Amino acid sequence: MAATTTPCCAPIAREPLSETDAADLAVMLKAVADPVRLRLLSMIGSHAGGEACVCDLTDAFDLTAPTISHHLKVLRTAGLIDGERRGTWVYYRIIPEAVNKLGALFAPLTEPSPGRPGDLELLPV
Amino acid sequence: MAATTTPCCAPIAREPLSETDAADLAVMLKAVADPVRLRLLSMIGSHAGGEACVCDLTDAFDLTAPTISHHLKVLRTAGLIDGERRGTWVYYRIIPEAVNKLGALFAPLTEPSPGRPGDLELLPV
DNA sequence: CTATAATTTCGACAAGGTTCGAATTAGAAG
DNA sequence: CTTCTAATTCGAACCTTGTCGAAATTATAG
Repeated sequence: MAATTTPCCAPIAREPLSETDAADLAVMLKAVADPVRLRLLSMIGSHAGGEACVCDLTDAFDLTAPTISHHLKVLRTAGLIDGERRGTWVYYRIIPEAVNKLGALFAPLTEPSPGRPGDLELLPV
Repeated sequence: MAATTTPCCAPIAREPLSETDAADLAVMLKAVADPVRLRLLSMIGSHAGGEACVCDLTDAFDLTAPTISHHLKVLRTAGLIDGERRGTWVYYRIIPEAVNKLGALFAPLTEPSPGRPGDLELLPV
């Protein structure tokens, strides 16, 4: 699968993405480009122990269990989470490398100086 | 509008996203969750002068001009790029704050390196 | 003022995604 | 073995989206 540590791409504003890299990243981004999956990912990652049971996740939404299961599958297929069955329940946890990959893609090139509040540079040309 | 400087959300694995924040972020993520728009964004951001003409962008794809225009509109509506008409051509440039917002969302929180603790801190604001 | 070129808007269609209800698998408990 | 609960898979509606061709808009050139 080669999804663990892929130094895939430079920050998006540094050099043009190749067609294959763009297609690859789009798959992962499509997975997170949904309110439900975004919240699922957030709930899993911020849960105690770094993992969350499906039962907890399902209760937090006004959606049926099959729908939540579908969203979890999308996240898992995209390589963002991993699921493990322990007894009756299934626990999911985030795959940090995948999230880091997205973070690197949108890493700021012109970073606002730390310690200094609100100093967004833009414009002068 | 209020899309320029929104210090919206904590990293995705730190605390559960609210329903509104998730919906808001999903709009922006949907905009970049497409191979064409990903490449467009990358080409615009990495272009000399930080801006690119639509004519240059259109030639790089096997798509019609209306389709490229549609994708640019999606990116612009999501607050990721801004367009300006100078004479015959229209030039687009990235809105850095929007990209930074996504970068902050996927900022690494728990790195899988057990040896060195606490060496990656996230940015203030 | 007319012609030409660049870009966007409009209308339409095919493809894909979200959601549900019903059926299915897997493990635990009686 | 049977039954109950947790989670997934399946099949079908409904909505959204990517794409194109044609027409409209905007600005330069003659």
